[in-house]
Order: sequence, then C-alpha cells, then structure tokens
Amino acid sequence: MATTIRDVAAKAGVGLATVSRVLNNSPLVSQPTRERVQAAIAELNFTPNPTARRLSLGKTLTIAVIAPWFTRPSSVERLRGIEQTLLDTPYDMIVVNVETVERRDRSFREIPRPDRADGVIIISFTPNDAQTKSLLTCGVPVILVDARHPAFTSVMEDSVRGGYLATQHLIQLGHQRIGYISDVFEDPYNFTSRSRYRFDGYREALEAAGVPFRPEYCVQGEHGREQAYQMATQLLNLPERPTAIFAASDTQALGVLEAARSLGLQVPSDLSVVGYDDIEVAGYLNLTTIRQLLFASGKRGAELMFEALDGNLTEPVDETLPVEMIVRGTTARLNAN
Amino acid sequence: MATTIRDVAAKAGVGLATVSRVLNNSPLVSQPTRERVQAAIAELNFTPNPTARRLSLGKTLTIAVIAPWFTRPSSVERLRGIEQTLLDTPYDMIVVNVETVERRDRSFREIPRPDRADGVIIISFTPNDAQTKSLLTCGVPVILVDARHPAFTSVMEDSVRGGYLATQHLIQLGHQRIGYISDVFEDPYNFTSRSRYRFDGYREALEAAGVPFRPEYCVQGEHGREQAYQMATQLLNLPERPTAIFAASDTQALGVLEAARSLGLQVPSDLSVVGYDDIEVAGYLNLTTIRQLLFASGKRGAELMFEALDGNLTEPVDETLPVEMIVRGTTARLNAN
DNA sequence: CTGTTAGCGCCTTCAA
DNA sequence: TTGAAGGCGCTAACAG
Repeated sequence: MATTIRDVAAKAGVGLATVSRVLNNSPLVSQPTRERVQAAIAELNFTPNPTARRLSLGKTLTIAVIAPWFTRPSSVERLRGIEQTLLDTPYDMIVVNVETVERRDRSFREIPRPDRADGVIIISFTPNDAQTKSLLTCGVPVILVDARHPAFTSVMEDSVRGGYLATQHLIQLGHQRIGYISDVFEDPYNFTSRSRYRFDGYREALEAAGVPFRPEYCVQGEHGREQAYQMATQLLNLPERPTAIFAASDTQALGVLEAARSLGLQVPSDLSVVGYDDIEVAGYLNLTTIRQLLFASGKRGAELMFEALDGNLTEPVDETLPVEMIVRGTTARLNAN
Repeated sequence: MATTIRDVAAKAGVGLATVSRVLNNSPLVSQPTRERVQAAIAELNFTPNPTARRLSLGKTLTIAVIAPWFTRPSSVERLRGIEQTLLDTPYDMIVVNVETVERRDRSFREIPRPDRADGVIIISFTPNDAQTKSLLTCGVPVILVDARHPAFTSVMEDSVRGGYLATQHLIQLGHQRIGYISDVFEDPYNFTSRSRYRFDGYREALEAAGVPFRPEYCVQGEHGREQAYQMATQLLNLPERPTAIFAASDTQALGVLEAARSLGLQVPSDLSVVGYDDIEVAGYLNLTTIRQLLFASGKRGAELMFEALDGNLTEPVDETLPVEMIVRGTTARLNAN
C-alpha cells in the first residue's frame, strides 16, 4: 500500500541511501542520479513517512503550544502567528488547550518531553517555581509568550507603556480625575500580572503630568463585566467622581459603560472611558482602547523557538512588543465646568 | 538520555515484550510480573516514545482537523468539542488552518494521507467533485462538520429549521412584511450554502402561516457588515418597507441595525431584527438570534471519527444537530398602525 | 505466561 | 559518488 523509499530506490535503480540523500538535499549525489531519483519520486507520488523520519532523526518535528486558547480570543491570534511561521517548515504544531488548573498542571507534566515535542511555547502563563524547575530540566526549549519569567526567553507586550498611553491620552484631553479599574494584581492561575504593569504606567503618566495620584480612584476586583460594573458604580458615586476611567481590559470597560448608562452619565461627554485589548466588541461599541500585537507575538515566539532549536539562544532573551493606542468614541475633551 | 522500554525490562528483570504487554494492558501477563514491571516504570518515570509506537503500529495516532478557525470564531468552539473528545485517548489533534483557496487545496492534498493522520475532520468546507474523489481514495476516513456531502459522514446544524424558527418568531409577533438578507447562495469557496437552507426555512415558515412570499424582500450580497448595511438600507427604503428583517448571520444583522439607526428607525419598535449564529457581540448588542450547538458538533464529529476508525461506519451517516432560538431585545410585537 | 526475533520507514555511518 | 548495514523505540508474531 504505502510506497516507501525502497520502492523509489528500486524504480530508480539505486540504493535506498541515495534516495534518502536526494530527499534531504545532500550534495553527495551526482546530477544524473539525482534526476533519476526525482523522476521516480514524482512518478510514484512518493512522500517520506514523517513518523519514520522522526524516529530516525530522534526529533519529533513538532512544536507544542500550551495556551488557554478557547477561553481567550487573543490566544487564537497569537496561535495564528505561530502557525504561519511554522507553515513552511517541516514542523507541525500541536495545540494543547488549558482551561483549568488541573489541565494546566497535566500539560506541564506531559507535554514538555523530548519525545513529544522539540520545543514548547507557553502562552499567557507564568510558571511558578516548581514548574520552572521541571521545565528547565525537561530537555526541550521553552518559550513564553504574553508572560515574563527570568528563567525563560519570552515575548510580551509593553504593558507599562500601554497603561501610560491610555492615561496620557486622558490627561491630554484635560482629565485630572482618572479612575483605574482592574482585576486583582496576583491571581491563583499564576498569570503574569499585566494589570499591575498597566497600573505602573498609569501612575507614571500621572506623575509625568503632575497629576496627583488618588488611591480612592483605583479599585480592583475579580475580572468580569459584572464586577467592573460594580466597581465603576462605586467610583462614579464618589463625592468627587472621576471624569474618566481607564479599565485594564475591554471586558471591564464594557461594565464601566453600563454603569455610566445606569447612572445617566453620557459617554464621552460626562465620562471618558478607555479599555485595553481591542477585542472584537470594542470596535462595535466604539471603545477607545489599547491594542497589542497579538499575531506578531506568536510569530516572534516561533522565530525565537527556531533560534533556540538551532542552538543560538544560550541565554534567555526578553522581547517587548509595542502597543498601540486606538482612539475611538468613548473619550473626549473634559467639559469645562 | 531517553529511557526506553529496554531499560525498564532490564530493571524489572524481564524481556522487552513483557514490558510492552504491560504497557498495552495485555492480559497475558501474570500479576506478579506486571507489578514488578509497573514498579520499574514508575521508578524510571518512563513513558513510551509515541513516535516509535506510531511507526510500529503503522498508525499516526493523530486526527487532523482542517478548518478556517482563525477567521471564524465558530470554528474554535467546534475544535474545542473535538479536542475534549480526544483528550483521554492516545490521539493527538493537529489543526490545519485554512484561510485561502490555495491553502485549502494544499491541505486537501497534503494532509489526508495515512502517514500524516489516521482520520481527517473537515470543518465548514464542502468538497467539490475533484476533491471528493481524492478524499475518498486517500486511505483515511474523512468526516465533515458544518457541511454536507452525500459521499461523507457529516454533522451539521438544522439550517432549515433555524430559518424556520427565526421567521416563525417574527410572524408570531405579528409581522407579515419580513425581509431576508443573506450572502449569495453559492460561493467560490464551495462552502455548503447555509444561507440557502435558512432561506428554505424562511419560506416554509411564511407558507405555513399563509404569509405571501415577496421576492423584493429578499436580497443577497457579499458577506459582511458593510454590505448588509447597504442591502438593509435598500429594503428599508422600499415604498412598503419590511417591519422585520431576518439576517442569515449576526454579522449581517449588525449591518441591519446600523442601517436602521441611520434611517432613524428604532429597533425593535419600528423594526425587528433577527440574526443567526449568536456570536459574542450578539449578547452585548442584545440581538435576537439563532444559536447552533457548536461544541456538540465538534464532539459528535470526533465521536463519529472513532466509530469510523473502529470500522463501524461502512456507510456515510448524516447527523443533524438542533438549533435554538435566542430571543433578546431586537424583536418585538408589531406596532398596530 | 514469557523471551526472542523480525520488522515499521527512514537516516547515517562505514566501506567500497 | 554510491550501496550495504545498523539502529531509532516499540509492537507483534512465534517459539518455548
């Protein structure tokens, strides 16, 4: 059934090794023989069996990606960047989904093994100490995308800059009373705390503009639209309410918009709102937000993986990707009062 | 470096075959030996090399999924259903993305080969004649999800029913002048024409209720929000404009909503709108729509694949999944005039 | 029940 | 330049 290298050899009247050489572009084949072999390959419509190649090479020709890709739309775009980079290489991509702590632990245990993948790209997780230890000794290179850890090469957006840009934008519009709503800085999933970095950028921007930082304008809570609604309501009921709110995610910004509506505040005339992520809904709702280079992060992660595979990555490298301010309709100049 | 079955055998003081038997739960091993082997396996933290297994078994232990998953959010949910079904099997899932005709053709050519995958699940594509021929002779079972073709086992939503439900809902609210906006029924990508089936349901519902069909209320155009905006504007400028519009996709429904707003029509008091798909934005925009069982379709597709792999699927089977009407805020009883 | 042996299809020395 | 032979790690007869 399956045609093998042996069939090709027979047809071309050469030894198997020669066929193998042709397949692998070895220079040790004379032009005439090469052509004869190539003709035989074409005629038999032969493709080398990947499994056999892998076993023989002692490589899996596979990159595993561990990602919360079903729950986070942003993961999909990153995966796309990886996929496109792998497309014209002999490497396959295996996507391991992670939605629960159990599955994450299981993946960390089962996937990063030399007989499963030649390299592992982890998206949006920061390994803890135990995981770090095991990942470092697993025998395959590990690269982090959308996370940061001193022990690993990583690619991550410039969250501080994102927080800075969002806040600066509001300040430039004349706002001084700027709220910040985010999820809690540390969470049980060990995610890198982006909202913390964004908060740093927020404070930097305030400071740079000489706007006093007011702790009562900063609230944290569980992530989600509902929770953000509550937090925003709280802020907007302050005696001296903020005139602008920067939410650390678009999802939370949606909650802010709803809170404003409930309180009869017009956006952006009464309240300016900035989100973060530029998820699909943001466009529909005309939300001003910060966009990061999702596709590029995956692409870059994959490129770094190939560097690692080639042995050109002896030290961990941290790459930072720029973010972009997307000004839409939920922010406006502060009304003179 | 890599510990093999041979190391285990040595440690347990048995032959390799015995280790293999234990690994594969063969009953031909005495309890004491089995335990000894298991102890050795545990001690060495041994895992059989998947590549070697595959080569030896002559199987890839891999299911390939060909899907437009980066461009269609719905694909992701279907993939999730497949992934979950494969999770506790020895099978890996390889996801092949397809965004262009070139890549689709390339995938159809390269992926469905016995040495690449044991089975192929194709999402949202209907093979044409040439493709059908090659898929049928490729040597691996092929299953269609979200598409239909007489030559293949398939899982698909009940589009006709979806169209029926949407239209019936509007009729029950008192509407008689109901528009239908969709993409063109046949497209160059060879997608199964869902909008055509939905149209059939639309007509059935009209007929069942004795509402006359008016061709001028049905327009087709390229898929997209913009295009739907144009089409809706056209319908709403008719001398006797529709009081309700059923769009064959949520994306198009968004265009309809915008058109209504531009014309100063209130939704739902002046115009009722029903979409299709229940994409994420639909919830935010409070859009009445039809939801299909995306996750279930993937799960079912994978289950059918296992049946095929077990040889229990001699004839193609067509499974139909129910759809669900999601009534939200964009539909209302027709104003008496 | 258990060990030995022969492949699975390919790559890679080692000789020729 | 080319061919023959061994081996990658595992499974599956085939003896014992």
